[in-house]
Amino acid sequence: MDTKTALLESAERLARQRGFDAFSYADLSRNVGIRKASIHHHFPTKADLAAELVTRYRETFMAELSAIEQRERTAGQQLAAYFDVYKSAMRGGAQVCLCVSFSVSVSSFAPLVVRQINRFHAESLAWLERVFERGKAEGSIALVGDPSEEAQACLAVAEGAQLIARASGQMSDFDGAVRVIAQRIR
Amino acid sequence: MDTKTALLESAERLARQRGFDAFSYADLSRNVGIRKASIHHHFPTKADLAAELVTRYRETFMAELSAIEQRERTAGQQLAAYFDVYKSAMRGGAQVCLCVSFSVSVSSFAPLVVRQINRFHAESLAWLERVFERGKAEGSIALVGDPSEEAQACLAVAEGAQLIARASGQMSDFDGAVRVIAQRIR
DNA sequence: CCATACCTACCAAGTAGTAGGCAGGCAATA
DNA sequence: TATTGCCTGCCTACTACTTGGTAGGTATGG
Repeated sequence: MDTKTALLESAERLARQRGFDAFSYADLSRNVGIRKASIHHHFPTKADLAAELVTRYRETFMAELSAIEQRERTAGQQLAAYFDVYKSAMRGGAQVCLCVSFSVSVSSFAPLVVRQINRFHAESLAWLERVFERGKAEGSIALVGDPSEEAQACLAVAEGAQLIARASGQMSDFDGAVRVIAQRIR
Repeated sequence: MDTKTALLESAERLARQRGFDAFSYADLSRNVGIRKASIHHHFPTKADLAAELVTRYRETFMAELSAIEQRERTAGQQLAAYFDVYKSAMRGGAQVCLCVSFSVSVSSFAPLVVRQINRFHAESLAWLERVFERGKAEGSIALVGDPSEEAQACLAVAEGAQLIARASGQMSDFDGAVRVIAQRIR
């Protein structure tokens, strides 16, 4: 892996574990094994790092959702896979979604970063809305009301469930919060 | 208001706006109008401040839920009031629940603080479970499945909805995420 | 030859926290 | 009543350390 990617990976893990304000270039330096000053060669300011982090995260995440859409047959299975993405990304309750972490400290970010977070939410909602629409049509998700509203609730549940599981460190809390929706998959 | 309370109020607002790691004793000093060093007289370390903050927050919040339980007649109206507490506490999308903010950076807190956060979640769940149980019995909330699972989903929705609304700065996003549940109130 | 990627050695500003002093209130005591 | 002494709450002045960031140099490979 090239150094820049290694820095991004390390920064993403730290941001998702502790929050963006709670890690420093010194931490990255230790993790990646280059001097602190050298990091500025790849990311001149920490704001630059934040921007690249959130953009990369959104792109990767949306690529995963696209892959799910092609891989899984029914909308119900797609929804189950959506929850699984978050679940495995949480590493057993040790971290949360980058956008969850960034949302809290949104006021310390540049507009560009905030826009990426909102775009993440918007694209997630659009994907989920499609899923609920198909799930309703084909019957692979039970009790579907308005797909748009279902999508909004589902995104909120997924993000909130992460917070609760992060606090307790127990993935069973994530499962518990998601169950009411997951049970509707046929 | 006495100085200690003023410090707690200011710290709570800053923590909920930016996160606990993103404000300093210097910020409190400016807001409250005493010297930075004097803050250590009230809170020897920032960890002490975190502990008092989260304890006070949990107690205040639970007192509000008790008040709702006594004030509102039906379980449905109690649930509506629950969402309203969060809504008005968000100050138009400028901040989130303290425990939402703290959950992200849980790894930088002492066990005592983490325990308070989990207790907040546990007590919220217990309260919500009672509400869904009564709502099911009296018919003031429609389509109630297992009250415990409903409660877990509802807490997750409330917390997740805050994150999304915080990122966009629009309270309509909170309303949108909560709607699927709120619509079930009869 | 020159760009890339790294280095050492800094810097100014900000971080939590400490040491020690001082003013005023309050309460026990002479 | 006057005096003593302690406690609370704040102050100035400081420390040790970390923060993001800069300046300028060097090695290496196309």
